[in-house]
Amino acid sequence: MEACMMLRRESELVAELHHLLFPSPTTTPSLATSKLTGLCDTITVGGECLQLQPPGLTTTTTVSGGGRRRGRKRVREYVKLLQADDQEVAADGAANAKPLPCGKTRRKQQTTTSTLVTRVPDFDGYRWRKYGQKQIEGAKYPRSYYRCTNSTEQGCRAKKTVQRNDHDDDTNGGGAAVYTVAYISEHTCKSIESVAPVILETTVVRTNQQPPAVVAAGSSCASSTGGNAKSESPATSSSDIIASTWSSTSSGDVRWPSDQHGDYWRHQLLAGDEDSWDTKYTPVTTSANSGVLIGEMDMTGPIRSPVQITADANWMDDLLLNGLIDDMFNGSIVSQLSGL
DNA sequence: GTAATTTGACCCAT
DNA sequence: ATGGGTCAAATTAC
Repeated sequence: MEACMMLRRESELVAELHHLLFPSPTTTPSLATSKLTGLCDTITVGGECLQLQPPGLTTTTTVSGGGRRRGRKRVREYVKLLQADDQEVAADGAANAKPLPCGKTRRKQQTTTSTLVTRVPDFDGYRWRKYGQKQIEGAKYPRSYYRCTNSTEQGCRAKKTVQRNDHDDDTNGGGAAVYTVAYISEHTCKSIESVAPVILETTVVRTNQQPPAVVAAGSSCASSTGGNAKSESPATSSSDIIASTWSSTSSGDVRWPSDQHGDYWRHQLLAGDEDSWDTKYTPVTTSANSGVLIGEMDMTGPIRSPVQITADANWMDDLLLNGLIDDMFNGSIVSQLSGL
């Protein structure tokens, strides 16, 4: 009975993670708030900071109201690329305005920024092209900038930044790096391939060693000044981790980051009741990594998503409908794949 | 040959 | 002046 409840809890979390990473265009702030309860510390919508308790996973979704300020050159490029947004972008350029406090005065051209902390920074199912890397002041490791590979062909606006956290788990003996991934804007592209992935492992760790990270309203609101990467700082300071590893249902179509194998972690349910559930990372091996556990992902290579999925990414719903999630959590799929 | 990555320079906001 | 984000030529990988 308890195990059943825990499995259901994890299914809910996976679904919520999916909603977080691939929000539907029709998602309303109120819906997002309700869907993410228990996942996020805070949600900033239109400049208002909502505190959610208790914090489960360190995932902060920010819907900024002001849009990102751009220079005249960038504005012109966007007029070309994003004809649908020409009026809003032109307004941006014409305004050339000073920053708006908490995005309270500008509401057009909303950008959605989702930040999560993960051990597997490339599990989101999209292909990304790296276009820059920057050493951030105070950060131990450089931040990498990626845009969707469909940005040129289809004008997809999705971007993400990946930065290895300073406080990685070296002290825990695991040696697994932890990355902060900030997703900026939503995908407007349509992925060519649509292979539904099978989730090998989905692990959620909630550490109890420190009180729930309370993100100051001021710092969260600051992200609304433009939805820039600075908004990820609250999540970076947390110890909560989301880690997921994806694979594909069709053998041979699995795309791992070049020269990398990713991390595999077998989830173990440790707690009894639904409110105090917890999981534990345990390294596992699969056919994908030939029995060699790579403790740390090489971030110098290209970031590619393990699988190609459609932009609307309804595969999770399919998985839920087909009961594959339960199989996944029972380890049957992992066992099957491991035996291949 | 094509695609992706690297990396110094540049732009812009603060 | 400084820091973050992006560009684009050069380089590398497939």
